[in-house]
Amino acid sequence: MKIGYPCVNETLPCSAASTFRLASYSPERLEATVAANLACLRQILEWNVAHGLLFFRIGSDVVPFGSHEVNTFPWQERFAADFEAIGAYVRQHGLRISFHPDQFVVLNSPDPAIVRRSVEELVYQGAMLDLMGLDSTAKLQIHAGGAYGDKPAALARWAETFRTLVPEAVKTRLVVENDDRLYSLRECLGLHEVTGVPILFDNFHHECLNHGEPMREALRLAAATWHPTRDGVLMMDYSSQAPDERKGKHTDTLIPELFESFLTDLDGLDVDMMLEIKDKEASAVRAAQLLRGRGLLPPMPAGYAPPAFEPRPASPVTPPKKRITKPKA
DNA sequence: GGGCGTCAAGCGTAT
DNA sequence: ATACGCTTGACGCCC
Repeated sequence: MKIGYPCVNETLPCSAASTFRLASYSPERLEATVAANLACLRQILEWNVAHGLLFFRIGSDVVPFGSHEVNTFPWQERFAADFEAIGAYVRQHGLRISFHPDQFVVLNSPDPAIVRRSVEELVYQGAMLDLMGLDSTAKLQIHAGGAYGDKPAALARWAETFRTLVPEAVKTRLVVENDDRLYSLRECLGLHEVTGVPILFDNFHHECLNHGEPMREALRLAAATWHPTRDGVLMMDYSSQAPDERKGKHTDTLIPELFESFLTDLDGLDVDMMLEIKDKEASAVRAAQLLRGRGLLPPMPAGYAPPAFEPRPASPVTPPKKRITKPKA
C-alpha cells in the first residue's frame, strides 16, 4: 500500500504549480516557470520519500498552458532530461504517480470542440508521464463528465470518444473516478465493461452517491477493474465529510476514527490511497503513521521522527470567506 | 507590501 | 437569471 496527497506540499517553501496569466505569456516566462516547477516537484518527491509517502498526484500546471495553442514552446525537448531525471527517481524509489486533469476535461460533451480540447489536455498530461519513462501504472484520472439530460446516451458518447478519439498512449493511462453527484460507481463499472477503462474508487463520493453497495463490496468491485500488471493496484481517493459543512465538502484534516473505520472495510485489500484532505501532507503523514502502527506499511528507518505540524484551530474564528458579488455596470 | 478581484477551459445545482 | 463549487491557489493590479 502507498499513501499520498495531491499536488501541493505546504511544508516546503516552493510550488510545483506556479503559473501566470494568459495575458502574461511569453516563451521566457514559460521556460522559467517550468524549470522552477520541475525543481520543486523533485523536492516534493524527495520530501515524500523521506516521510514514507510513496504516492503523489502532480498538478496540472507543471507546464502552464500545456495544451493551449498559445504555448508553442518546445517544452518536451527543452525539459526532456529534467523529466527523465524525475522519472528515474520515481522508479528508483517505487513511487506511484498520477494526474487529475480538472473539470474542463469532458470526454462526453456533445460539443466536439470541448472534446477536442479535452483530448489535447490528456495528451499533454500523458506526455509528461511518457517523458518520465513511467509505465502504464501511472494514471490520468478523470470523471465521466456531464449528463446532458440523458445519462445512457452520455455514457455511450464517452465510450465512443474513448474508442475513436483518444490516442493509444492516453488510453493505457486513463482511469475514471466515480463522482459524488452524477456518475456512481455502478455507472462507472458499466463504462469499464464497455471500454475496459479501470475505475478509480473514491470512498467519499461513494458515500454521497451509491446504490446501496456496502463500502467493503464497492472497494472490491472497483479493484477488479484494475489489471494487476498493466494497471497496478487499485488507486483510490480517500476523504470524509467536513463536520457541519455542506454535504460533499472534504474535511480539513484527517479524522482518525473514520479512517480506522474505513480500514475495517478495506479489510486487507491492497490499494494506493490519495488523501484528498485540505491539510495535505500533514494528514498523509498521520495516516501513514497509523498504518505503520497496524503493520500495513513497512516501518521507517531507525531514528525517523515525523514532522511536527501546527495543530489547526478546531473551528475558525473568522466567518467563511464569502465571494463578493460583482456590482453591475 | 498588503488587500482583493480575477484567472483558458464545463457542468449541474442552489438561490 | 445568476452564482457557486469543484483538487483552489496564486497572479497581478491597486492602493
